[in-house]
Amino acid sequence: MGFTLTTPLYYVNDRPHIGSVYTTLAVDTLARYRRLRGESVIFVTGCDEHGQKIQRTAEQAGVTPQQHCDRISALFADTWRQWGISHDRFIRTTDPRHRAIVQQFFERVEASGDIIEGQQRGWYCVACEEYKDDPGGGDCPIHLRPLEWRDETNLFFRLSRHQAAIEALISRPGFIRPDARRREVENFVAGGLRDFSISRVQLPWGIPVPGHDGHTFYVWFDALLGYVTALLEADDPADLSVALARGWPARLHVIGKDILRFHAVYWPAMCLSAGIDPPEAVFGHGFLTREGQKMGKSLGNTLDPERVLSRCGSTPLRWYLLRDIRFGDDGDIQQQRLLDLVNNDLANTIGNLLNRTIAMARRWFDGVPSPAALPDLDHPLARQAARAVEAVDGHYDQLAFDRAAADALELAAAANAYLSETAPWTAIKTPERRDAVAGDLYAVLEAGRLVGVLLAPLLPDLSADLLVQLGCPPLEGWSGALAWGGLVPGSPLAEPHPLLQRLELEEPL
RNA sequence: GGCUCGGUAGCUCAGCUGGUCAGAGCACGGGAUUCAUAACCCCGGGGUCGGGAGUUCAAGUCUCCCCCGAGCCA
Repeated sequence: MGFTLTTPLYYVNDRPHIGSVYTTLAVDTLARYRRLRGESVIFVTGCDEHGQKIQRTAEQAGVTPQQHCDRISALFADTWRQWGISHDRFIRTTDPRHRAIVQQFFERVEASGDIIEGQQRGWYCVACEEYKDDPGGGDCPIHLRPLEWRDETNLFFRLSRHQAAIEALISRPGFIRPDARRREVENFVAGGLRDFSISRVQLPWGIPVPGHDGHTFYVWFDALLGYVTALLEADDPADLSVALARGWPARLHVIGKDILRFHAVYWPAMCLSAGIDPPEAVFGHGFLTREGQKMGKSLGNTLDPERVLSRCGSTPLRWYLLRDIRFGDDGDIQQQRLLDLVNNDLANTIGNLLNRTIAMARRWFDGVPSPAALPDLDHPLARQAARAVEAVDGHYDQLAFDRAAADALELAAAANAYLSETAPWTAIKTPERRDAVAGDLYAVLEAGRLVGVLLAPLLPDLSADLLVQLGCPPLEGWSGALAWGGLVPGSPLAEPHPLLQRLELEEPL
């Protein structure tokens, strides 16, 4: 069975923003890690394209909803291509096969008696695509836009029938991460689950509900099913059972904390109702601010992914976001700190380590030195590396990208310190010490190689360059590459070039 | 209004069941060095641990109240 993991299917209301990039980079890192572990990953991303909000946005722009969706989802696809995201599927909820999947799914839910007709009355926020319980002043508290009164016959999903099952599910350790967010959901569920409306009338931009003329599915009902549709392979028929067999249940949905409830409560309940397994885990990560402030168009302080990419490149941003912010917590993007961390960690500590070591090995040994004993598992750096390898593996598994990064970095720092201690540039002047120098340089090169391997999921480009400079073949597996002694003594080393140029930014991004 | 997180050096954060717990990295200052991307290595300054009260022989570490930030539910 494959390892299915997902980003949210991004709503095509607007072009991609830095928050979507953040989520996607994190999932990309995890996907790369899982692949290196030898698992057959299905990394799903895509776009959610239905709903009244889209219809209105398109109208305002003077285009059809389909044209609007085509344009925005192309921007997303393009963004992921530019950032080197390794997704396997890019699903759009306007995909014709998706319509069939949603309808089949609905039929299962209806057959289980979980669909009833009801009257939906209340104040609705189009921007949220949600009913608000207590409108208070009359504006949506999130969007500060007027709420709209609705009084219409809708189909309801009988969520209330699944109270016990959902309670059991969310109490499962690891189902909702981080823990703090699990408590949030537990409190919500403990308050009693209410049935919710899953259809709209007079909303053409949606998937028609079979057997209920005039109804289209509420966006959220069809959106999450995109995770399932995405599992279909190119030649597969639009069949729910086929899709499910391709890789369901998802092992992990990674989402922003704002949509946790949909993923951790509504969606699993829908799955249970349809007789399919709920996803195995949901991880709600935090939000990004910039220099201490919320990012927003009104403040004019958004970070444009394209601009960031052209000024910095993906490696620095991946490093900064994933190494400095504990995944799950909110994080603040500070330009000075980004520069400091990237230059210190990547250019100085790791880049310079590689550069200086290769230069010495070339000069004195004409390539990778041949140590007297091989593999020397008792070498101090070998021991340090073994500790790093063990720790990093677990950290990736737990989505603790910051810890993985820190441990890899520590190994590089230890190698630098070891060079200072043993000062091969002095020792090499004494012929009797040449063997010792060979052993030490080999160990430092090997430590550098392992840093590259350990960072492969997090910084694929930098890692690949590092391994090329060491004359290593491209990574295929994880555990094999992490064994001490992978470098072949006597193999040639080409002239090194900086792994990462120091970043300098004159102006704000 | 109820609830959940968080508030520890300029910045990002570690500090489990109370007793070398006042720490790390970055930034900053000094030194050393020259293999290397003005890189690396060593040393140092700096914090009344959000505020107040309490429990205790002993409190970032427990209790209560308050303030601030993020969020969930009403």
